[in-house]
Amino acid sequence: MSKHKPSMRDVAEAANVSASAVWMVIHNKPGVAPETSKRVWDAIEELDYEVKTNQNHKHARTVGLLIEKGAMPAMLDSFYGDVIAGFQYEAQRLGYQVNLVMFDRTTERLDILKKDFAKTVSGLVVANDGDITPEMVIQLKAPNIPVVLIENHIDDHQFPCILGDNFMAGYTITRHLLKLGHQAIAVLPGPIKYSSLVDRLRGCTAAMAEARLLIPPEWMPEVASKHPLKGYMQMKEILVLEQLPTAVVAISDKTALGAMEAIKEAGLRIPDDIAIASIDNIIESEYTRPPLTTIHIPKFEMGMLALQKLHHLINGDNELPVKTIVYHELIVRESCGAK
Amino acid sequence: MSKHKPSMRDVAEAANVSASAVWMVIHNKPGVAPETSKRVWDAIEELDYEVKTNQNHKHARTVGLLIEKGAMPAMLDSFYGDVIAGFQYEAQRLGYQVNLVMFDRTTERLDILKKDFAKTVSGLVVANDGDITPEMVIQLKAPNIPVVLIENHIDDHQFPCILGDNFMAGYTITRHLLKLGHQAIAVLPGPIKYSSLVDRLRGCTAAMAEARLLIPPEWMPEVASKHPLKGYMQMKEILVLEQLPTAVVAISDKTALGAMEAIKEAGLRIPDDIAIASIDNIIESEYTRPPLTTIHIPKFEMGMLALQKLHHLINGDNELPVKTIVYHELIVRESCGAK
DNA sequence: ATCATTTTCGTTTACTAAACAAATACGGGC
DNA sequence: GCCCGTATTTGTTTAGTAAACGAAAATGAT
Repeated sequence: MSKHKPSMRDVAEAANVSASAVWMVIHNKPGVAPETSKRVWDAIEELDYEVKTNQNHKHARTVGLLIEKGAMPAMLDSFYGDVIAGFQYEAQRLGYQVNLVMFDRTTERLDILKKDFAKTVSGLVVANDGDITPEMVIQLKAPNIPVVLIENHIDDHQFPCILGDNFMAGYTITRHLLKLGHQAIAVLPGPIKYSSLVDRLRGCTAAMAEARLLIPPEWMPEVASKHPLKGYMQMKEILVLEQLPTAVVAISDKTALGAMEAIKEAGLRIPDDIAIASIDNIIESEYTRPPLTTIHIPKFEMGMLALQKLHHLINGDNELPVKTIVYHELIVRESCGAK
Repeated sequence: MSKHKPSMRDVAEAANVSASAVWMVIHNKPGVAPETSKRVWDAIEELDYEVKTNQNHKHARTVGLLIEKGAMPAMLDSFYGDVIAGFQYEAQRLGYQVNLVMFDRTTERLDILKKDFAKTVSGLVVANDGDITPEMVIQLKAPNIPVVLIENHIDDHQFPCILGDNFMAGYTITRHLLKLGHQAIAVLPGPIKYSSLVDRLRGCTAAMAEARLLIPPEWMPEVASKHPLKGYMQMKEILVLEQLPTAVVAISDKTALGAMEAIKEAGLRIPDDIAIASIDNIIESEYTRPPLTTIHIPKFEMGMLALQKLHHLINGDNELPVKTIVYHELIVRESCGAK
């Protein structure tokens, strides 16, 4: 009969509801009974109505997640894997598409990327993979697309961000070792480009200084820039010294894993000769020999919070930018000999 | 005609709308035209209908603000005055009554207070006045009334809280002095019962330790427990020493005010003989001689955030408890000689 | 006086009619 | 064919309602 394309009102008639109801179903707003919703979807199918929640929605319901390309396995990485999973989970729940963007500093132009974002996403999360520098983040900021940072903060620019309680984590884990009687404590720091790892280190430093101890520079070896197993190399550097520490704080579980390898290789026992503890509580940490004492950071929850915050900003609930910090928990296992 | 008290439905009929519409008007929900709203209110007046948005609303729209009694002048206090003002402002905007409760540890019973709260308020904010201990806060927590802390955190119990970036503030202000070339830096700490002041101190400690310096104990005098002008007494203790510092970090502006008094009394010049800097940026700090270099903490905004968070929790948007940390700003004035 | 039943009242859910605004179609003049 | 103002059709929002629900109060049966 009618040759023109079916409209919302046609669907409404077919499903025996109002046009507004059809609209509500399509945008899954609350206040529609599941039974009705099904009837509407059936009618849409029947009439072959083309749902265009799109023209301002393909990008009004898409958020970008920016990660550095070098860290490609980040998605499978034990830390960011969880964060991204939480982000995805919450995105699904709130009806967002996640547009994962890998940025390769050497080939891609930032300004082009920025223009791209303006057209395709209505919000952006930058996961701190280290090689995305503060300047880049600042340049990326456009008036209409809100930006949320994960595990990164740029104190002069007041970005809203989601963080672990990094300083307190460093402080707490170091205090744990001090309380167990250790005095000779080495620290394996991370690259200074990761603000979260710097914060953790400051926590360690503060705990030590409170006990009137300074960490000797030779017990704080910098990371070998490009080596994959960072902790391993750092620990090796310490193990050749005359004076050995009785305990080690690794800045992350991944670092700890490498360090434990090195310690065992040197024929020393954990925790009897050298105790070790770190921060993150990635899945692997429970199954190392011995199991690793660490601090659990709620990574999944951080991802969820990041999307929630972005969601608020997109909705224009203009709240002032704050650092949102999740609580952590000390997980005592056997790598320090306690318990 | 009808002798029984008028009900919502009677009002609805009189105003020629539905019962639901009357309900919406009374609870001023969106979706009612102003014209209709007026008609309903008129009908309510006419029929003498007794609006009982009360029985769950007199306290569903009241929030408690708990402060220790000893700190009575806290309301006029330069720090909490601003926080409370922000809290009040936001309360008004969102339609809450603020029930200010002064708690006197020596006379009042906590369990009675708690029962009282259960009946009168639907949310509680505890402002950290120091004498309200963590145990007390934990005891106060009841299943149905959410609690938000201001400038306080109890890490084992994951309370939602609003905080200044205390650690970073301590770190930043100390770094500022170090960058100006000072090495001999004294620190005037606060009572350890204030977790925020402890965090600030840790920041100072970390900054010093990073520069491979430990603060000598004699340059870190504890607070004279009961003396009103804390900074004054602490600074006096330092000024009798043989070796004097070239700079002082005061843990709060109030402490700095006292310390400046003591320094001037000793006939020394600020900043030429001793530089001084601190944290808070209370109004007075701009008008001291010389004006005080400090870190601005957005106190008013903290109050606003506290009420907003409480509002969310009362509305049952169950979000997981996080630390919400506001950004601060270094305010360089003349008390350090810079600029 | 006690307990079960009905009624009433405030509240919520599920939905609509009508108004609105942005995009699109239409029609006439050049 | 191309431009420009007017209609019309779109999706969307506002301002409501009918009907159901749950807790409390009123009523009735025992």
